[in-house]
Amino acid sequence: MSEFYMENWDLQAVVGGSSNGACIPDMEDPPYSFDPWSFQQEDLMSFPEIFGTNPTILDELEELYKPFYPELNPYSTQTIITSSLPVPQDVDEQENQKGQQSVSQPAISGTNNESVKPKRSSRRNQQNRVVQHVTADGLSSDIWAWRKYGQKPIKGSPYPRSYYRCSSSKGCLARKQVERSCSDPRIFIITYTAEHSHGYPTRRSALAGSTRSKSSSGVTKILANKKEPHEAAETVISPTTIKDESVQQECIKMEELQMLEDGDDQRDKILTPDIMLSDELVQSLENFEGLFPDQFPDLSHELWSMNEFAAS
DNA sequence: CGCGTTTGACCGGCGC
DNA sequence: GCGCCGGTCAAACGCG
Repeated sequence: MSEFYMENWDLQAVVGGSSNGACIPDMEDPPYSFDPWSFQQEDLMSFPEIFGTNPTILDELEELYKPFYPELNPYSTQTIITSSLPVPQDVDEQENQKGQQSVSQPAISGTNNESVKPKRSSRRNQQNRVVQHVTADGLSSDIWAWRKYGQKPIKGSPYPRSYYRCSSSKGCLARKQVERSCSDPRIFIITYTAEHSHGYPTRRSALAGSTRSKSSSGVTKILANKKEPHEAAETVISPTTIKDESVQQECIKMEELQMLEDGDDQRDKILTPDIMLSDELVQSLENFEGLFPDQFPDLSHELWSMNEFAAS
């Protein structure tokens, strides 16, 4: 389940006629926002100069992001693309629920966000805000590692809002807020602000010290056991096992409550296999990254880091 | 020891 | 100027 909402952006201009919300905009239209989670093979075909017509690469890309395809995985989320335009300061939940809501992944930034920001970012800094409405299942499809740094009760809502920052990189300004919809407690409202200033998190960096189970519930055990067989892998980038475990905890609590109510056990449905990146695929991603510098992280740096680790 | 969460305090924007 | 509110800090603590 996903809903759609977009700030300061012409929906049609971005999404175009894509059937599933895949977002590869016309390259003539800045800011070239692109969502790597929702493209399809036919989208990639539009860029033969980058990906060629190598079916292997296209298949690998499809496989890589299959868990995030809304129509293939009902628990994945749709996409949103943020513009560089300023957004209204107070886009609150009421506005978000007006009907044209969207689901999204955070925009991936380039690597040159060197602007110095004050310690306490104000609401003025909340440009590029991406609002996502997902179910508990949708919460799990987040490749980034987040660290919770605050929680506040929100006026008008019985549920508190949790604040997360990216824990993959020290200087990363990416933020994430998670709260439950007061109108429908099954819905989680995720708001992404700022952008990641680094590449995809590797397994080791993202999971270091972050895999604690606070609950002995079956859900937690399943999630924990799922990644153990891959712990020794050095060059695996998994968008699914490096998901946001902080939010997962909330998701788990939510699911446990839900299961008590209706006995609907969908736990295993959010589990997806690890994915290996081939050298060829990585090269293609690097090429693609060059075309959409604001949206793709420096994947080559990630590979360098992993190779360094393996060599040591 | 390092990384995580929790939680009260603090800060700054905003409306009146 | 004041108070409300949302966002962040940072100390304390938990866990492996």
